[in-house]
Amino acid sequence: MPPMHLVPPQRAHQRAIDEHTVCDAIEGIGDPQRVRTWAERFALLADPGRLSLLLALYRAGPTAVSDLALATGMRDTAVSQALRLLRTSGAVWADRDGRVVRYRLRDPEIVELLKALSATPGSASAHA
Amino acid sequence: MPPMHLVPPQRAHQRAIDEHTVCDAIEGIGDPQRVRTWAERFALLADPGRLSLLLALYRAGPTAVSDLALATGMRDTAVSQALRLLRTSGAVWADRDGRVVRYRLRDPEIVELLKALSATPGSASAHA
DNA sequence: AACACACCTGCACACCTGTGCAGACTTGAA
DNA sequence: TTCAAGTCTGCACAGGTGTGCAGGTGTGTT
Repeated sequence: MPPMHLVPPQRAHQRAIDEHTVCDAIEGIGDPQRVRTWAERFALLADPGRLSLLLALYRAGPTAVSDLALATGMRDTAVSQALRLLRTSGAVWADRDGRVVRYRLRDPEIVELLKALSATPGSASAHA
Repeated sequence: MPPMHLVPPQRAHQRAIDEHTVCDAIEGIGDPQRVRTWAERFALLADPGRLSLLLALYRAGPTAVSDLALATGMRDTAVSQALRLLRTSGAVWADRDGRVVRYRLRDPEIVELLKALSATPGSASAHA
């Protein structure tokens, strides 16, 4: 049986314009911790550089830092910096192979987002 | 016939570690303008406050500012500020009804994202 | 050994962003 | 008109973020 989602006591003294709507809204928000987790995920995709890197990894699989810099046009230090953030956030994995480090996607939820995004008009999704 | 996605001339002098991977990566990135558009969309969802508001609107439909403040626990000025950003970004619509302003979702792409997010474990999606 | 390559880190800078406060505006009621 | 409710705006502050530069680490080559 689902919870009632009443207004928390500490702000129950405020009057609602539409009590039913407020209840639905609270249900829609759900667990605040989950909201924070997703907000952090979205924040990772909110930078054009990082989003380009993730799209590149989604399409090309494990890729070296220099190749990512070459594909995106970013400087290698910027790529490295972005990948460090993505790595500590759990979005990507790093595999060392000699003096080359190849990165690949890790978070399945992010993969799903990239998949949906790649199915969007404007993406170059067809193979030659 | 899809484009070749060769490395742009201005950085063609750099040698690639894996030429084929670089080519795939460039294909995966696609149109840079589209990447920027999506990054901006994700940026809107990257704040817990804004994400809560959008989830609330997705679930409850058109909702007044005060009710959103009540449901999220945010101050009304913070809600207003967030909604102003969402409005100028094209994510939500504002309908005036007397002295009440009801907001509702506008961008279909964002609606799709919220739909996918709501189908995720941890969300309170069942009706009583 | 010395060297070149691929990658990483620390630091400083400019920039952006979310927040609260105080106040103003619009609307409806008395 | 006077008042209150609902919402909006401007301002200033603290904190976070992306970027470039200079230099460092580790690895393979000669």
